[in-house]
This record gives sequence, C-alpha cells and structure tokens, in this order.
Amino acid sequence: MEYNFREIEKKWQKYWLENRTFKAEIDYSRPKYYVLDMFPYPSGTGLHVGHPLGYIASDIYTRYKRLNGFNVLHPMGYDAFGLPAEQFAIQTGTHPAVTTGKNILRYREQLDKIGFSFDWDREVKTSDPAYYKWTQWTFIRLFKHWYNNKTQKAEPIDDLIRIFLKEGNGTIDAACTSEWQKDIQKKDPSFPEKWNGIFTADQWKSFTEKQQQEILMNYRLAYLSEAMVNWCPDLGTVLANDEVANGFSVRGGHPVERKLMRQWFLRITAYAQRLLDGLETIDFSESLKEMQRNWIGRSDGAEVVFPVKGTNFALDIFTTRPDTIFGATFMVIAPEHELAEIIATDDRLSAIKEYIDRVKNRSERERMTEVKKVSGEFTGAYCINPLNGKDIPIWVADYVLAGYGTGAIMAVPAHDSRDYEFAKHFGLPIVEVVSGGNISESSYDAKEGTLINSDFINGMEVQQAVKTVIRRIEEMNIGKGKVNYRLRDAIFSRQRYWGEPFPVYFRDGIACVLDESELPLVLPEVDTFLPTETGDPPLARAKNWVTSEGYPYETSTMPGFAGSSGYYLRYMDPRNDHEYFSKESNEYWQNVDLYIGGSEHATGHLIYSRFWNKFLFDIGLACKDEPYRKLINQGMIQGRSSIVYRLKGSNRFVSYGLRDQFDITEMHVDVNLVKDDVLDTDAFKKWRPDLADAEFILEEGNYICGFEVEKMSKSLHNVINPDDLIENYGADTLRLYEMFLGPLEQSKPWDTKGIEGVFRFIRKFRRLFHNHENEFFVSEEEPSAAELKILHKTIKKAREDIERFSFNTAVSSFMICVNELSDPKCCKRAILEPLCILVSPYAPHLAEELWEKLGNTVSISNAPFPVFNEEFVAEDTFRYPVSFNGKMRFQLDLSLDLSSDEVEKLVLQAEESQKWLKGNTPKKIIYVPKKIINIVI
RNA sequence: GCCCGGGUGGUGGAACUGGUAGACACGCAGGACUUAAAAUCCUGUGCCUGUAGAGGGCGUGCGGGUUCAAUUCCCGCCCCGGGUACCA
Repeated sequence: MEYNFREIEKKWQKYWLENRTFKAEIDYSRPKYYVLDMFPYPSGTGLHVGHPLGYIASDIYTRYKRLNGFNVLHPMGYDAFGLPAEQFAIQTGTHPAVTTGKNILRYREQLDKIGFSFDWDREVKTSDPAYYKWTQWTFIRLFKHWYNNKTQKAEPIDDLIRIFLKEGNGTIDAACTSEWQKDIQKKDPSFPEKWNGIFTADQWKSFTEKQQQEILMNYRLAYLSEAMVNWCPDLGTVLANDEVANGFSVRGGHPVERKLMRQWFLRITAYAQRLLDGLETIDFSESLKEMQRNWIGRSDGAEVVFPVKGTNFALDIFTTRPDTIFGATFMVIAPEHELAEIIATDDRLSAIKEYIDRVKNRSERERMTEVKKVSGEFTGAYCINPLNGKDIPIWVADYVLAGYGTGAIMAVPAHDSRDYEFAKHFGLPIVEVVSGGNISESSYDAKEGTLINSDFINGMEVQQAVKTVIRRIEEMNIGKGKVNYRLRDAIFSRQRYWGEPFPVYFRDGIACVLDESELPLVLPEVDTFLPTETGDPPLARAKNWVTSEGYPYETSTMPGFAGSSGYYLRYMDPRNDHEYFSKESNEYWQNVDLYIGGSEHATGHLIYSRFWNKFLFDIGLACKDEPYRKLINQGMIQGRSSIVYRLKGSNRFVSYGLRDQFDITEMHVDVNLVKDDVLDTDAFKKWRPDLADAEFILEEGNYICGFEVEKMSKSLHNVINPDDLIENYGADTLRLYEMFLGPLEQSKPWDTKGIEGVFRFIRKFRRLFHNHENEFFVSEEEPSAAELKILHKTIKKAREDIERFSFNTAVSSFMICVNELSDPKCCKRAILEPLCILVSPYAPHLAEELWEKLGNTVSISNAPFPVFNEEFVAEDTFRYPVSFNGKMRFQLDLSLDLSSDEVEKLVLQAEESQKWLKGNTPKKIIYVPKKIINIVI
C-alpha cells in the first residue's frame, strides 16, 4: 500500500503512550501554556464528528505551542456524574458507575484513535472519590465563608461571629438573603414581630445556638433556604435556572413547575458585580460576554418608598426610571406581595383573593403562554406620590414578578410598554413626562428626551433628571439609588443519586458540615435509584446514612456543575491527596490560556466556574481571579440529512426531481445508505422490515435524495461517526478535514464528500518524500531560491493563521505549498524537513513517520518551529493591477524601487492604457506601492 | 419584542488594517494513462453577452451614501442562526 495510515497511526499512538511524550511537568526553564477542552460528559452514544472539532483545534494549538518552546498543559478527563446514567440505572438496574465506566472506556478509545496529545496521567473523573473529595471540600469552605461587601471578598464566618460578639450586626455590610429576618420570625415567633434584623452584641449572645445558626445561614456562601424552585416531577429533582428553558428541562424536555422547597444554595449573587467586571479583563467572544451580561442583568435605578394612604404601610418600589416619577399613574404589586391582601379594601378583598388564587395555581407552562394576556385587579387602596402628594391607585397584577426588585413598581404607562398595555386595557390615565414620542400610539421607552409635566425636573434631559430625582429622594429620606441584578443564587441540591453527597449532617435540625479530615464522604450504595415512598431522594434508602454519632446525613446530592466548576485547577495537581492542588503547581500553571468549547455553557458552567474560582481566589487558593484567559466557542457541525419522498399511504418512493408530480410525505433516510445523493435502493429495502417491498420511481435510472442541513442527531439518521472515517482515511485526514471545513467558530454542515480533497493532499505531501518506486527518498541538494520562497511563504502564513485560530486557511496554505513543490518534484531535505514540522500539529502521525525516516531519533513534537526569513520571500518587482476609475483593466510588472513619478510615466506609456484613456488626460493617478494603481479620468 | 452573530459561485469557504472578489477544496465538463475500472495527472468552470483562445457588461441579501477605490466604513430595510423573554 502506498500510504498505510492504519499502520503508521497505530505505531505512533503506541509510541506516544509508551514514551509519555506529552507528559507535562513543572519546568521553570520553559514558559507554561495551558490549553483546556470543555469537560465531556461520556454519553452512551459515543462521539460524532461534531464533538472532536474543538479537541482537534486545541490539540493543533497545543502542538504548535510545544514547537515554540512552551511547556504545555493539555489534560482531559470526564464530567462523570449526571442524569443519563442514572435514568438508565432506574430503567435497567445497572449501577450508574458501571454505565459511566463503560462509556468512558468507549470515549477514551475514540479519542485515542484521533491522536490527541493529552497528558493522560492527569485524567480526572468527577465521580471518583479522590476527585469529589475536593468538590466537597470547597463546599465546606463556602459554607464557612460570608461575603463582605465592604472589602468585596469572601471572609471566614468565624470573623463574622467575632464581630457579632463585639458589636452585633449593625455595622456589617454583607451579601445576605434579603428579608431573612421575616422568614426567621415566621418560624420562630420568639423574635420580635416587625423586627428589622438588626441585633446588638448582647442580643446575639442571648440567642440560642439554633437561633444563631439560623441567622448565620443567611450570611453563608453555601446556605440552606426555603425558596421557590424549579421542580421537575418526571426527573424527581430540582433544577437550576440555566437547566430550564421555556418551562421544560433542558435535558430530556420534561415539564418543570414552581415549588417551595428547602434547598442548598450558593450565594453567587454576592459576586454579581465582580463577575460582570471580570468580563472586561478576559478574551471571550463578544456574544458570549453579552450573554453573561444579560444573565447577570445589572440595572441601575432607585428604590422609592410610597406611603399607602390612610395606613402605616408603605410600598417599596424599584425603578430604573426615577425621572418619570411624575408620570406614575398607578402602582402594581406582584400577586405574592405580602401587602396584597392586607391593603385591599373590604369591597375589593374577595376579588383580589380570587385573582391571587387563580394566578398561583397556574402551572409554569400556563404562565409562560399567558404572558401577553393582560390581567390584574384593583386593590381599592391608594399610594401617595411622595414628590407631589397625588393619590395613585394600587393594583395587583402578575406582570410584576415577586422575585425581582421589591415585587412592586410604580407604573408609568407613557414610558413603559408593559405599563402602557395595562393602562390601555383597564382604562387608566397615561401622562406624558418625557417628550419625543407619540403616546397616543405607543409608550415612549427611550432614555432620551426632555422632561415635561414634571415639576422641578421640567426641561431637564433624562440622564440629568434621573440624577436629580435620586438626589431629592435621598435628601427627603424616602429612597436611594440602587443597583439590582437579575442573577439568582444557584440552587445546589438535586434529589438524585448519581452526584456528590453533601458533606453535611443534621444535629437537632441544625445543618453542620463534616470536618475536612472526614472527606471524602463516599456515595453510599442503595437498593434502587428511585425516590422513597415518602418522596425523599434515593440516598434516604442507604443503610446507615448517618454520622458515627448517629446524626442523619443530607440526602440530596450536588448538581452537575459542582464537579466541573473547579476541574481546571485540579488538573494542575491531580494526584494530590492532602490538598486540592499545591501552591507550587498553581503558581506555575496559573490559569487556562486557551479554553475551547461550546457556547451552550455560557450561562451555566462558565458563570459557575468563574464564581467558584473567584471564591478560591478570595481565600488565597487560586492565584488568578479569572479561570479562563481566552475562550473560543467552536461552531456546531450540522448534519446533512438525506430525504426520500414517499407517496402518501403507500410504499412507493419518488426521486427528488419528480416529487412535485405526486402527493408525498418526506422521510429521513440513513445517510449511510446514500452516496452523492443517490440512494442505494437495495440497502434501503434491508434498512427496515417495513421497507422490504419498497418500490421506486427513478430519474435517469437513479433514485436521487433531497437534503436538509440540520442538527446532527440519531433521530434524523444523519450522524457521521469519526471511527468510520478514520477507518477509511486515517486520523490525520480527519483532523485536517475537520479544520479545512471552515472557520472554527462558525456552524457548518458536514459533507463527507469533501474529505477526498484533503486525503489527496496528504498523499501528495507524502509523495514528496518518496520516489517513483515508493521508496523513501530525500536529496541533500541545496534548495533553489524558488523553493525557499515557497517554504518561507508557507512558514509565515502557517504561523499567522494559527495565531488567529484560522485553521482552515492554514490547511489551504499547506495545499498550495505542496502543489507548488510537486510541480518541480522537490525532494530536498532543506525544504521538506521544516515543512514536516509545519504540518505536524495537523497531521501528527504522518509527520512523526516522515520525521523518523528523515533520520531523527526523537519525537517531532518538540522540534523547533521553523523560523521565517524575510529575505527568501523578498521581491524586486510587483505585478500591479491597473484600474481606470476603480475598475481593474490590466496588470503591469513594475520594479519596486521606482519613484511614484516614474511609475506614473510607465503606466501611462503602457500600450493597454491608451485604449482606456481614449485620448483623455488623467485627472489623477493613485499609486499605492505594492497594492494598486488607479487612474481617474 | 430586545440583545448578539451571520448572508460571497452548484457546494464548503478565501480576501487579515478599504486596494486585482471567488484563494484552497468539493462537484461538474472535457482530456491523458488503462481492455476496463480504481488511482493518478492535465485543461476548463461566477453570471450574462459575444466575432466564443478577441472584446464587453453585471456581480458579495436589498436600497441609498462616503471614497480615486467598498464584501470591508455609514444610514435604512429584508432574511437566516443563536440567546433571552413581562427583570420595571
């Protein structure tokens, strides 16, 4: 065989493994570089061609950095806890650890075949107790810390207790659960009613231990709280906000409802501002940063107190438009608002109760679909506008959310589209206070214009009016400027089996964490993976799921993002059993220089992970406050589905071109039965039993299929398996082709046809090193100027392209180079050896093979990247495009050392020019050296 | 609705800071080698027109603008993909 890729690739994969070629160790003599791929979840279906795209890109970059003298950390491991293995366990009884172990083996096998340069000695699995020990450890640290808003960092809870003992909590500015004192008071009436939550040192000392712990819980960064959560009955668990889309679970698409439950939370909201600010310092795509910004959702505004007329109550409202306060014509509170029923007048009370009841009992699904339906009820009560004393009616409506701001708003229909809809629907007044719109048609929401009908801010521009009103309400002591975030604390409990157990037990109802020396708390065995009859999570089935003192352990487990939040740090020192990672390893590897993965993790993993890291930074563990310096989202590889056209209600199929003449239904057919859009009709009949007697209406003797570009998925029968391609073309060709397909970040359809071109290239490249008899042969002859020019042009391009992650154009430049060298059949070592290094990150197996044949005894992976030499590509002439009025008409070779006057003269003298000048004298001649000559007539 | 990203031949794509639009491939057509096929190699290939191995016109989603020159910059619009959705 001319090019025996099977043998070559097996040989070098074995060599790399046996020689630990890619083992990364701390080496102060070389600069470090850290390249990371997003943690894969080892699913049962294995990899399709879309999965390795990012891995190939990162591997190429890794190998490139090694060639440039960097000590590269490039690890791989598995996000091994997760729902699919557990769902499978429920169905079949197979332990998730068994399923996961099997899937990991399959993944590893597939990854190995592609020839990645991972340091496998650093492999981690989140389900391994030696790994999750540190996930549990971090949880304990979070539990034992609070967030000090004054210093803007996490501090030990013991320090907080010390302050409580000395001066109470009056001076503390902490990130804590809002209105926590109300919840505590509800549960424990020994706290004063209407307590504002402030206590003195003496009061603190007088609290029972249980009371103290209840209070501290509201300060901890990992805390237990009762809250409305996303409950998914089909999965039997609670889900985080990013795991829910449109009222359904992202994984599996099961309906999700709102439920009040006691859960563990992580106080990520404490870090909202830092998570936002950090985005300015990292190199992520603009769209990803924007997604994170929206998810964090900072809004600047003011909180204002509106007294409720004739009562001692007041409505606290949040608004981003304090400037429009004179246009507030009604107030709206959320149905869950505590004052809703209290302030309602007797005649309105039953209507209000009925409305609240109706709204509450709706499913999340109904709520979502009814979003555009305006509904609400008047409470009968009025607020007093604190700036002009006017009465404003108070309504209850579900378009105001209890969970955001204060759950109450001042409605300004003239300048808020939602308020406008509401006002129109219920016939409430609309008062224009910012000029610039036409409020008879729609609200004018823009934050620009001049204030009118607004007392002391009349004539001001919006920005100035906002500031003025905030200053005024602060002076009057009826409100203050305020920043709100949309980001919610992360729900950290899952009522599932296959996850990290919480290192938590309950002593007399008080949640306590284990001592760090007792970690890991190993996941116990259970008889079945289902919840108990009483609805408790599967861990409640475990025998002796209690501490040595007999206190019960927490029965929830941690969510998927727990194990993946800090994994990049563990890779630095993965076998350390007495600390998360050593200080030395962290100070050497620092953080990830290049992170490649899908954008679907924008609001999940990538936010949690940044939060987790900032916490570890605060407590002095991580030396960098951002985990990922640069991130690239690889685009999706879409499938190219093949479609056949079935005559309705029959087993006859009509070819693509004739389908319009019949009444047909479309059907996806397995792409493996189709070649160049021609269906293999015999294979089709054998595909499924019901198709055995299929008949075909052909065109020109063939059945032609239609096609559709869509998601690559099993159900659409368009999955391309990399194993098959490697079998037919080899891993080097697969690697090159995945890169050649198009820009890394763009989505693009997979089309197997194109792989032939790359396969041709790689054989042509190999042929440069072989003679006609297919024997390895290179000559020691001095290279010609032309050959050196080809080589150095390619060195330059290869480096520039890889530096900007333009792998597709780099592959093209190799093709051009090999085409140009093939013409004179260059076989000179001085050209081929550097070229071999250039290609090696992309096609490492063949490069190693040729490198060895060239007489090298050590792996090509640490060879020096060829140095570009300008001299070899220098030109003394340039072929100028000559344009007339901007249209290119002819080309002209000119020496580069001519003056612009000489150039102008020569151009005008050129024979071709006469034709275009048509006797005119040019008005102007533009001459841009090494670019263009343009003659304006 | 709002926020991002994107629209270039039959197809994937290239053109990096405004300077020869369509590199490199696929596909297609023709040719060489071969009994034949595969493999390999050569030639052509944006569209229209044409005296067809000359020449010309049009052309980067659409309509304008700036410029000697626009795929690239500006304004307005259309379409596709992603995110988000009563967040005040």
